[in-house]
Amino acid sequence: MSVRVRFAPSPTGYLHVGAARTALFNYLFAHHFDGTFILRSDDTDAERSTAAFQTDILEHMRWLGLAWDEGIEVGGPHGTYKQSDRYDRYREVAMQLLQEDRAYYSFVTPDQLNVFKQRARNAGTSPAYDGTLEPDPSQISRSMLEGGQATIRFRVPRPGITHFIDMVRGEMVFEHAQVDDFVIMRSDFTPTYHLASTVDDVDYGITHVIRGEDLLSSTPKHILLTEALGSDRATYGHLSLLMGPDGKKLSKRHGDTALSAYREAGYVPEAMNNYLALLGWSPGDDETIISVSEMIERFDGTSISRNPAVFDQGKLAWMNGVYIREMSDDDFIEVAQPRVEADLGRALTEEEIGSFAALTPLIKERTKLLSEIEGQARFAFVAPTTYDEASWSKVMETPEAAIALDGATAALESLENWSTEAIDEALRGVLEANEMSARKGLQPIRVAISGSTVSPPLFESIEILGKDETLERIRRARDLLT
RNA sequence: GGCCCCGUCGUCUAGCGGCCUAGGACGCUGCCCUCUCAAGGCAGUAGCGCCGGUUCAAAUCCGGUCGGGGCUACCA
Repeated sequence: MSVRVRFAPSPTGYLHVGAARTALFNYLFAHHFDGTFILRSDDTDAERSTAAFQTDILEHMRWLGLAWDEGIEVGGPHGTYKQSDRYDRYREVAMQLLQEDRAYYSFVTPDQLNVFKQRARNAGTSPAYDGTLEPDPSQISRSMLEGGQATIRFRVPRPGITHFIDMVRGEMVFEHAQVDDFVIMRSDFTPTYHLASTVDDVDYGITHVIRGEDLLSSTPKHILLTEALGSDRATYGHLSLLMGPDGKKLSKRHGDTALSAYREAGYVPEAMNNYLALLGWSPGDDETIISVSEMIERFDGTSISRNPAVFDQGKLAWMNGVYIREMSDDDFIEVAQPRVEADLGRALTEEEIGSFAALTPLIKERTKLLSEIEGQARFAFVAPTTYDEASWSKVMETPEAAIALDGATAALESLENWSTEAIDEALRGVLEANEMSARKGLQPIRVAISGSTVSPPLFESIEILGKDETLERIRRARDLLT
């Protein structure tokens, strides 16, 4: 039987890093076994589901490159892959379960349930609802059923035990005394997650359910339902949760969790996938940088870590830098140029495009986040109007500043061959003549042309800027010296 | 409270009874390289939560304990 896995986010929020990791693992697992990766929308929560979140999820799945073989928008043999389009099916299943007495109309009120649970808590026993608060079936009147207050609950067999082998955790045993008679249909006759998700997994022929650990305790419910439907259970695998630096479940208050935020901050999808893959999975050797295709080759569902992982932005950033440095210059320019143009508020001219190409290798290796590019490149297209304050006071308010600037002007003015090598030689000549260290003598020039003590390499930068512009910038800075 | 999961450097992890004086990566520190910043090279830093048990031998197996997390909705 071929592998069929699904990623089934509910559109009640944007795609976040934890969900993205779950999606990735499903994707890798499917591809490793030449199976099918399905994207489904578990949108049974009408209150909180929005089209905007749905769009965000699809957009960022695509951004990551996690293409799905079946599912939302791409279609397949099972309709739209949106649960909100399948309410008839869930109702049909619910009615069938009712008929078979595997489910029952429940009249317990939230208040009653609270009392029930609190009492169990006080008594130190299981708080799972076992149906004991329901009226005798003979006393259920038509008006009660039509009052719109009844939910439908699954009748969990008691006593009983559900036992399964979790892909990542091994043998799991749940006593039914710990499992609620859970609601499968709300009082408004809409299905709950447990029902819809399980029915879909059955109907879609899902073989492996790989999801977050938060659903681990719900698994007995899903297995019980599946078997009540007369179907074979899937294999389940529960991934540990992602944590914030404080060890708590990762959430907004830890900073960015939305994929969109990472995308906007200048992370590349390759780095995101690589980092996410290593959060809870190990390729087996000491490999750290690993491509998606290598992951597919090695990801067989084993070697998944059971312990929760802290999401470390620092390491992600490092990895992002690795991927950016590995980009070809052309690829880099493709993503970088639009950023630079947006920063400038105009398109680059032919000549400037040439300058930027020359600058590319210099800034590429200095970029961790794509969003840093424009700041690094700006000096090449617009002269500094202000100078970084700390930089200025550090190198311009020194006795060497004027000497260095004047020396540079003289040396560069007479320079015929405007090349990095020639500029290097000319400027070093100035240093020598004035017995200045490169550190002292070159920094004022750097600040004059870039506005800061931190910039791409000086000689290359000067070559790219051109003679006139360079001399002009040095002169302007020189005029500001007291 | 009940049930469940988890526990190796600060972080992600390798480790599946002897190969471990515990390996790699990020971070951090120092040095080298060097026109700044990066990148790179080298070196260093730091860990098996604790207590018992099994065994000739335990990070690895067992029990307990402590700590962290999840679930406990007509959310998913």
